[in-house]
Amino acid sequence: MTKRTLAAAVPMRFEDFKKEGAFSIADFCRDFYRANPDSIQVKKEAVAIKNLTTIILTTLKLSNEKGFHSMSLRDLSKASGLSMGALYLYFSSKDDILRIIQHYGHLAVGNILVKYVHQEGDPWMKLCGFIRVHLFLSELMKQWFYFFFMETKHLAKEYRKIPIKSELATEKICVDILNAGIRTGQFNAVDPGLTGAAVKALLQDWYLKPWKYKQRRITVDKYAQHVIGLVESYVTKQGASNDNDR
Amino acid sequence: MTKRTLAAAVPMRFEDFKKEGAFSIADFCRDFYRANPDSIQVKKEAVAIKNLTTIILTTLKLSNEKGFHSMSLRDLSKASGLSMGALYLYFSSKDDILRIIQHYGHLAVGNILVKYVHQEGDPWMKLCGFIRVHLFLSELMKQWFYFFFMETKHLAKEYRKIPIKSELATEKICVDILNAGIRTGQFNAVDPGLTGAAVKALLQDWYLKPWKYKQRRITVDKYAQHVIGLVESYVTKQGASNDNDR
DNA sequence: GTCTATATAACGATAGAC
DNA sequence: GTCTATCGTTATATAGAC
Repeated sequence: MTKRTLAAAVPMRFEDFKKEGAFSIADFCRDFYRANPDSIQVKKEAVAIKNLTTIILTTLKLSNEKGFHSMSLRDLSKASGLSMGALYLYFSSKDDILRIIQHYGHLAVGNILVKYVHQEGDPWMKLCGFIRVHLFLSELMKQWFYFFFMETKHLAKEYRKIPIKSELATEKICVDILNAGIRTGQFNAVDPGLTGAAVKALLQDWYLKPWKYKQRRITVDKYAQHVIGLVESYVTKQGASNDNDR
Repeated sequence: MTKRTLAAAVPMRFEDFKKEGAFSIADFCRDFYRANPDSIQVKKEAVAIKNLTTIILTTLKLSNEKGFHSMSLRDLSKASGLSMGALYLYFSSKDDILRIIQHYGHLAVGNILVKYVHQEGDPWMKLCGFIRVHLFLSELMKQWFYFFFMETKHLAKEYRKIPIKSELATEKICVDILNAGIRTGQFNAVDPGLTGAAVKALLQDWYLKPWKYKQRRITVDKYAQHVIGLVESYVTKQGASNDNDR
């Protein structure tokens, strides 16, 4: 059995990535439930996971439509089918919902990224893998990624550093790859920090402006190809082959 | 007198751009005041402009800190030094403040961009000029640009298209330049739409993540240079000179 | 005294919390 | 369902300019 990897000659496509089930909302809720036996007042695990899943998905949906702060708990109650009292069996406050999605969400994303990126050896292959897995994961968890970015400022001050740390940690994966490639002479002597930030910006556009790419019928595979082509012409020495943009 | 332009051999720097006074909040408020003699109940222009300026700048400040929706009119009243009653002499509702900043702000930005970009003739010089003026303007109006992006979803549905139209109009300036360069053979045969979107994403990162570039002491001039270098290696045929990244 | 600008305070609705 | 706090809004009182 030959397995497609993220940066092979025939690269992994989003459909392949999707099948691997890198992220499962049910697993996410199960982990969260078991890690917080005290604060969650529901005893039956199956019920708890089902309702936690509903609450989180509904929160993401409503928040992405009109903002977390504009979403009232009555909105959430109505859309999720749970009573207001039931919501308080799972979360101790509205801000608690926000904090948990941000905190545990960033943890989950970080783990998945690290797990996938360390597979390949060659810096350029690694970089392609990083770009693809980041894009594929943000496509799979589009609502989460959008939420992470847009709702940062509604976190209490003591939790504001969570998204920033996460952003920098992800960027560091990219910067480390760039440094490795520069060290081996495979990459040009670009500024690793600024280039890493640029790659992150390109990756972010995918989930910050879904309307744009949907409207133009750009698939995530095509977008990945374009980002890779752009980065390739800048960082690799063979430079702008430019024949891979379709 | 030799005037530095946006994309000359010795390019305009941000300090030069700043001195030109491309945007003036006082002019902005004066225009808005004169265009809305009915809805603004204050008769003395000087007083009106002063207070309008205060209201708008305070709204931008508070919204960028905690979000427009989270900012109460009591917060705004306190921070601006105006009473709640006074606020209603200038705006008919809280949503009105949001709509006016978005609507008239996007108009002002669009006019400035168009005015500056049509100065240069050569496609590559034009592209450099576009990148610089966009970055410089977003630096000058950082709070506005951040507000534009973050507060879109709090607009009433009928006004949601304003920021989208603005984004696409700005992107079109870039795409038109790319097409011109491709037509003359000066540029590679890149995908103009995707490349325009990529340039926009890079420009946006400057004002969406000010903390990152501040922390690393990256000036807007240096950032512009980096974006231009990256784009140059991708779109121009001489390709990655890569000696201009410092 | 008159007109304009500002301040105060209270209303009804709706928020989060329990 | 209830409670309390706070929201946007507005009616009304006040202060200031000429």
